[in-house]
Amino acid sequence: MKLNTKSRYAVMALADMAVFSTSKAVSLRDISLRQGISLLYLEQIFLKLKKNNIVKSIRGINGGYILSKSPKDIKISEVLLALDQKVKTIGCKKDSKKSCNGKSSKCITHNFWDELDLHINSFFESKKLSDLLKNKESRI
Amino acid sequence: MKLNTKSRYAVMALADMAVFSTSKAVSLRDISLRQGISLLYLEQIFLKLKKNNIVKSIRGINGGYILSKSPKDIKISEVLLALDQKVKTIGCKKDSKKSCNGKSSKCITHNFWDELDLHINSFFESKKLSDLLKNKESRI
DNA sequence: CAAAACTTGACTATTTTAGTCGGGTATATA
DNA sequence: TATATACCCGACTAAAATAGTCAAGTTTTG
Ligand code: FES
Ligand code: FES
Repeated sequence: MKLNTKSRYAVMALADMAVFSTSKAVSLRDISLRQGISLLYLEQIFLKLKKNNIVKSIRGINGGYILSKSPKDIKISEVLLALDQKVKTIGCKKDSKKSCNGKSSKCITHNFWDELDLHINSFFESKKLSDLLKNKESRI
Repeated sequence: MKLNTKSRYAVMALADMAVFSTSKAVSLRDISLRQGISLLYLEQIFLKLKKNNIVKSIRGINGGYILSKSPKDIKISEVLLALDQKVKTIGCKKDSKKSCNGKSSKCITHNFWDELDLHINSFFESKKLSDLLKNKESRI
């Protein structure tokens, strides 16, 4: 029951950007150094973030990435979606008629996992990148 | 972001038992047939459920397993715990001083994952085996 | 005693994960 | 205009986790 490292690093890198600079481009090299994430891995991650319009890139010397939107408008769910990190605790294919064990009707636990997925997804929907920045004290 | 099949099958098998018989022993063979789960795999799963006192075994012919408690007293969190399925979306070791990226202090996202873990675990804490049995209609 | 059913540890093929590598392209600035 | 910096992108791979299987039992009832 884990998120993959790509998703975790994506969130971490975006949080780093939000803390460090919302206006100037931030280079992956800097993020890599500050957060201790492999530069090569970050490149892979940011490619997806860019495709999903969460960041914009600026090429060339002094280039880097900037957030496409304000941190308070970036939902964590968007970020996870960009990394293909689906929350799918359910065993069966969502659309298919087949159940998770090959039978023809939905299994006895199907609705439960569905409910769980909803519960988790609503958490990610409700959280914004900006929520990560305010620390303990700001949470009432 | 998935549970492993062992956990899913464990919940499914227990739900099957709860539906089918709360008094008489249910053989794994029957569960296997009804739910379409490999018998050999079920054996492995029930060993753990037994060790964690969620089911009791009755050996010999006509033997099988019975639930140790009433379905409304079996929390899903117990079941997952029995299968070593921890909800740990966090990257670092919970107790260690090291952060997920090898730095000495907690990373910028640590509290967020912590909150997520709590959110998911409280779901599993709140749900009982009996909750799986009542279908759609019973949920207001 | 024989068959049904639980007990247990070890073993393995497959899949997923967590990256790395190589070879680009664009652009600011000296 | 050379060059260094930084993004771009697909392909590749070692290692770990997963999902099961297998073998060889033991216990109990009919
Ligand atoms: S989880 Fe959908 S049929 Fe079992
Ligand atoms: S998740 Fe705990 S330090 Fe990063």
